[in-house]
Amino acid sequence: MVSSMTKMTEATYFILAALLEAPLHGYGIIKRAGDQSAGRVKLAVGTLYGALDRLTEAGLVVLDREEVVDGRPRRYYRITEDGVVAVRQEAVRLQQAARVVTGQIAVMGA
Amino acid sequence: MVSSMTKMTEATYFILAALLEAPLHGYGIIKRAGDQSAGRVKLAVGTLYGALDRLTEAGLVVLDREEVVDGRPRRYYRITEDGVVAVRQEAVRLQQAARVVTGQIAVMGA
DNA sequence: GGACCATATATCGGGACCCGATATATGGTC
DNA sequence: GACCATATATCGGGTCCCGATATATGGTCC
Repeated sequence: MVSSMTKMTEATYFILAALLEAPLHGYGIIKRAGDQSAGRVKLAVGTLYGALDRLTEAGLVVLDREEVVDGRPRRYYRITEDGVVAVRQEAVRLQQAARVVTGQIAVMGA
Repeated sequence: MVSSMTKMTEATYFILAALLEAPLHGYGIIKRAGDQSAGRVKLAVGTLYGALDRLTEAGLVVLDREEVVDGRPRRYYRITEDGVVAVRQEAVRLQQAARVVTGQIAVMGA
């Protein structure tokens, strides 16, 4: 159980974000990431499956269930509690990074 | 003259952000990036000089001037207009990415 | 019937990039 | 003299992205 990923890549972030609402299978994650980013994020399949393996190993996602639809297998992944925490922390980091350039710093945490 | 970098790395982003106010030399960039991010970003020297070379080649920064202080050379880098545009675009992207998780989507552009 | 595309998973290899280690040099502190 | 901050530069290992490729099904189009 890897507690904290110091650095999260963009692909990893959007994969976790795509899973926040409900478990999805690989192809569904790619499409949802594209939708959520207004088409800006296009996850390559090579990126996705490698990242899913790493996320599973890190305990941020787990294999939810497997289905077979029309002979094609569907493997659904689910985000874990650790994954939710991680993706929210990353969202805060992204927002703070954006503010460095945007100008409204107004740090209130510490 | 590389018009648009589709993808900007975090190190690149903080280097450009550090140069927004005034030209700085390498070591100054490292310190300023650390300050601006409240100590979260620690640029390694190997990262810095490689990134500066790439940014220079891309036309986002230029060598401003060279000074010699106490026998130690100081090489100041300056952000270009293209660099300013690029880092501001990236800030918007980061903010939008953060909002995917934060929840307040409210997309207004298109 | 055949071409093509969307869906769906998986692997491989090239390339980009981060980053610690290492090297070199100066001046101040202990 | 040892050590540290300043300052630049390079090299090599490792991580990760991503296009190409492979395999398989079912629908659309001609």
